[in-house]
Amino acid sequence: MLQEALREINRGSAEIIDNERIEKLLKAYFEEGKTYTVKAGFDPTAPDLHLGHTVLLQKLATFQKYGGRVQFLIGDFTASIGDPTGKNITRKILSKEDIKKNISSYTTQAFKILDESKTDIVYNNDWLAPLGSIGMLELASNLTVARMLERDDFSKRYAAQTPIALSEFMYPLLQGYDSVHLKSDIELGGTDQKFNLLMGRQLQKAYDVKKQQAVLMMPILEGLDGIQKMSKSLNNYIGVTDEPNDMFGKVLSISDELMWRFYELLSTKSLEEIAKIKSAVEDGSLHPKKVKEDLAIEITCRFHNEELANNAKVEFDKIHAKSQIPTEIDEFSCDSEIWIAQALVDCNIEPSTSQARRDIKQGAVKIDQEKISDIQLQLSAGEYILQVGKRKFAKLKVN
RNA sequence: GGUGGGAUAGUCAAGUGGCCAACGACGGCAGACUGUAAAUCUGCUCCCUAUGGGUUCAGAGGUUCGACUCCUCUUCCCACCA
Repeated sequence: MLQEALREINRGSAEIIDNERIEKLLKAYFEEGKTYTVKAGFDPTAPDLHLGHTVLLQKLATFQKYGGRVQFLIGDFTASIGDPTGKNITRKILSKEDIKKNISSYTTQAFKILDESKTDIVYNNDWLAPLGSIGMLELASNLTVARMLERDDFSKRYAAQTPIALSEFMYPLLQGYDSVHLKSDIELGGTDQKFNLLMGRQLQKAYDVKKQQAVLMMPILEGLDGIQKMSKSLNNYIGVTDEPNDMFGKVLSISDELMWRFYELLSTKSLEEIAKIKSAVEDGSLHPKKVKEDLAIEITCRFHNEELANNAKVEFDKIHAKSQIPTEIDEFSCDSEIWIAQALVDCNIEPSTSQARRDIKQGAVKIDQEKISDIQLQLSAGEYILQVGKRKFAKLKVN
């Protein structure tokens, strides 16, 4: 039982620091029913969770299964100083209401995975704000500049001559102090967080908390391209609030190679099961497309439901395998005869008439499933299904 | 505070008076192909009813028939020195 739990906790993890402590905590749970705390921090600036975030959430849920109480930390204080990523972007300070709104959408998304009854939502503004400037300076005395510059992303940015704000140096300290205040037993984070996570251990020691948190790091999930990390700004993400059809399609679009990574980090199938599937694909008895479809359905199911997931599959086949039009299309109407390029822009499937012209020339535009080539075409009264490429559709009614 | 270097399209990055709507790379879009929105190959990639017109190279002025390119000031970034 204990071994099984430990194996499940280890699954997919990139690195664990102080594994013995985790074993001890679990043993105490299995033998005496003792619970412990698992901390993970979230930034309230990005309200849309994607699958990259859920890797961590799923790991937290695993701990909840085995006696862990999750400290779901909202970094509302740290967000207000956060890390300004390069360039001259002045960071906008989030208003209280914005943060609140973000958080509530955040948590409703997170509780699709986490057990709400075993989760404490905490805000670091509650203890960081009262810290004051003296407390802040005291905190800062725990770290030298040299050590800070050792940190990979700082040294890289320094070398690349991108600016680093002084306040960014405070970020790991504050995050570490959160662990001091919360007396966390374990902290979870991505591998990119290593420095900050270790800071928690160091500060817990410095502030004499009597324990040092164990650290479990999850790998960063690759995005749809399979190379860069999944992130919203790179637009290679699958959002947990994505429409079922999109979600299904996006999963199906990943490479066969990446699919196994997704299985390991996102599927709830056991490792044995996955190994079995993998060997079946290798010996040719199972088609990779089928395996990917199953994954797409599992994931779509998790964030929507079975019916919607199955519909998404049917819909996908309809559009791509049989190249038919989707069941639901956005409808638009206009009052008089309209030029085709303008119509495409008005229906939001082309960004400009210039782009529309180019696409028409390339044979990418279809009306009622028929390719068109006349740039000057006028649409007279009637109903049309407009299509650009394989994925952009609109229905237009001309009166 | 001083000295020097820099700011070019979504990103990186060429371009040192007309050949510049601006090389190239990445990204993005499309076409062909495919089990796929993958991979690969090909084309496109500022806007405008367009063999033409308009607006761009941090910002404001100036020199010039003509400026991304030269001059002045401003803003921001980087390095070295203090």
